[in-house]
Amino acid sequence: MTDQTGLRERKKAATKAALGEAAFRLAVAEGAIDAVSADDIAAEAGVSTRTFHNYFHSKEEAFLHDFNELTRALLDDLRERSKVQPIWEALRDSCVGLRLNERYDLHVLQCKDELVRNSPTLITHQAGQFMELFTDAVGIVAEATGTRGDDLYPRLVLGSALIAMKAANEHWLAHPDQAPLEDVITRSFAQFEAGITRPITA
Amino acid sequence: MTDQTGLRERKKAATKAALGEAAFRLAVAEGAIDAVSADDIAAEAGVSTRTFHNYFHSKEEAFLHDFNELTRALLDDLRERSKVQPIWEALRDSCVGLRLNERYDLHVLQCKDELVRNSPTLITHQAGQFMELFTDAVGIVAEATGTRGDDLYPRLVLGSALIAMKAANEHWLAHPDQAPLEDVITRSFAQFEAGITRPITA
DNA sequence: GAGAAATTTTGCGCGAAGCGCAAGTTTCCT
DNA sequence: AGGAAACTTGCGCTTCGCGCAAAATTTCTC
Repeated sequence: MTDQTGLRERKKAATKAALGEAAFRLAVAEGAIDAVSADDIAAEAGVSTRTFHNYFHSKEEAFLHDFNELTRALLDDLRERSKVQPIWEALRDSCVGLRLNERYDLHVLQCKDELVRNSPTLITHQAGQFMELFTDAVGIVAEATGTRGDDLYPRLVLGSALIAMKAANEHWLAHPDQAPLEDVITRSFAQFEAGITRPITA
Repeated sequence: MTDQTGLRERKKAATKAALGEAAFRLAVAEGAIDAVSADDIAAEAGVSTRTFHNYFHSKEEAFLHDFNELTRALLDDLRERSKVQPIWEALRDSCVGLRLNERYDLHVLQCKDELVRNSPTLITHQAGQFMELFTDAVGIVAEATGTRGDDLYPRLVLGSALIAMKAANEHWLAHPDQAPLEDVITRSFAQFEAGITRPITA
């Protein structure tokens, strides 16, 4: 995702990832991100505090780093798909595809999710990244549908996809063994296709 | 919304509102919320800095205070409507109704919106409030539809409504004279009713 | 009304966040 | 190899956010 160029780039990415993982590890250990300081994270990752702040504005950002990377991957994938598919299908397939390629195990995801749900600051920051994703993606969708960025339809389509993704994710994390994630995602998208007014038969 | 009880309650609400307005005024004057300190806001509102932090965790929260109050009003309204209407209609009518009762003038709204769009921290905090609204509202929707909170459908319905509201708002702020806000909201909801896959005829 | 009880405001002080700056160190390119 | 470019680090500063306890204000009770 962030390589291709020299060794330096790779080292930067490695440090960033290391900081992110350190943040996660410590947060799990302490039970909450607020109980962890920037100093702690820097120490755990083996860099100075100042360096930590060169990479991240806050510990929340560090904690959510890989989530952020995932969304970037999603956008890249979407950009490609939108050239060869109707936008709605592109969105659906990107979302499904992202999760199929996922390297995280269920336990880590649940762990992270719980930490986020219990921390107001984490919720806020995650929501912020979500919103950022939205604004970035609106451009792609608008271009694909040949509409303007501030038109109604692209925002509605994109919003639907994001909500579908979010709802599917949350539902699946709560009941991981009920159905595979990709099925839940597909079902969410189907609901939007059929119109929202009444639930489709599960 | 927050009265009924004694004079003290009203004074508290007044101070809180005053702080919120002070935050807005100063942010407009400086062109960005980051250029305003908590001290400044407290001074402008005529209270001590410490008192400011008794009311708000951060200046962003102060700046978004009235937005927060609006969402609370929306939730109260929704709770009532959901007893006598199908949930989707309740959502639509609550959203439309909220904006019809609006006391803010267009210029203030646009002003605020621009300040938010230009400030990453404000975007983050607004998104956070949005998410909080979501979690609060999921309960209402789940109860109204007789489903569990972690089911798929309530989250999708609610998410749709929020997206419809958000998209309508943004579109309208960008083109205030193209159509009245309530029409744009209605149109957004109609899109979700018809299914998202292709745009309804504008 | 006056004094007691409850609540709010305020100043002080602390630990941490976040960042500019400049010097030291590592990587890159030829 | 050796200079240019980029990264790391320590220092110091400003602001944040909040705990604590004294002072001020409102409410309650008689």
